[in-house]
Amino acid sequence: MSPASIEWSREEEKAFENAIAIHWTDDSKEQNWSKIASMVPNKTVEELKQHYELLLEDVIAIEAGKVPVPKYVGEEASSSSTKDFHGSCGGVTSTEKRSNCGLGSGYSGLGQDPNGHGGKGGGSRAEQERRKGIPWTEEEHRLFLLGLDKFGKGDWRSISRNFVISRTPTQVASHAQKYFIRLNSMNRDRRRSSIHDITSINGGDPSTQPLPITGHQTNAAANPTNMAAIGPPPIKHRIPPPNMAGLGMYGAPMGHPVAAGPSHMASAVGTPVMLTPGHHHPYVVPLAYPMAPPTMHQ
DNA sequence: CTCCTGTGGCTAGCTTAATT
DNA sequence: AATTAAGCTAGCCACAGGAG
Repeated sequence: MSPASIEWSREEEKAFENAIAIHWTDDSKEQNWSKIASMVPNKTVEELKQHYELLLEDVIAIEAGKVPVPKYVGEEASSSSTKDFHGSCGGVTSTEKRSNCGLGSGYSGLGQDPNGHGGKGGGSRAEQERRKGIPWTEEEHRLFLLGLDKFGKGDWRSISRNFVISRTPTQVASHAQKYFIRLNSMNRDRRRSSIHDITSINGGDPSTQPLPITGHQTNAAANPTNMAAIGPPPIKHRIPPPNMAGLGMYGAPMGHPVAAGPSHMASAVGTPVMLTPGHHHPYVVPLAYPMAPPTMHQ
């Protein structure tokens, strides 16, 4: 991203997102920025504004297609070349590694029988891969969040068509299902990292925000299939991320509906809010990122 | 004491059936 | 037809226990 983002810790990002969720209004006034700043330790109003601008740029870049999107087609993703379109697996969280580096490309080469009910004669290699599924990348997840913001919960078809074009509506719906389940269980202890921990398109900048994940790898070195786990530093696993208890990092207690946020900024995530039909306010805004202009990919 | 292996928990992604 | 809910399979990881 940009140099400024490096100075932001994960905690600060979350605090910022929470503050935005609470204090942001359509016409962001100076007093609102002051309130937001009061909730983000070690950050000035100017820094917050600057950070906001950076986020805005990110979203615009994504919307404009500057962020590469995988070219594999839906579930037929043809094995090896499908993942790692970010180009590098270094310096990312283990979750991302699993998504983009480890499993993504690894699936095609395992040569196992993933069917479970098919046996060896069950199907072709391609079919096995199809059944196996392609892990969602962070980029896809962020696009999903963008689409969720724009179309709201339920319109998986539009999200699939306009945002996560590499996934079918069914896949998007399935992903969303797991996503919300995860959000609703955020207050539990013993959480392992997941791609679903990313609740905003900026929240997972791998270069600046290593997730407090399990990175420990007792078996990784010995297990060829665990190559992806070798990378990250051995952070003790099952350490609950900060701000997780009860309230969580999402600005509101899980399961508590939150009114749809301002049109441009986040209110909360993980607390689905039912919108009136035809209302395209972000029902659940994936945390603090600005609403992108209505540009479509296709 | 160190290393290796087995086991259980957790998560991701998918399919299918049920529902709207 | 689209969405949701339930269930299944597979992979990753940490931990416990045994072998050296």
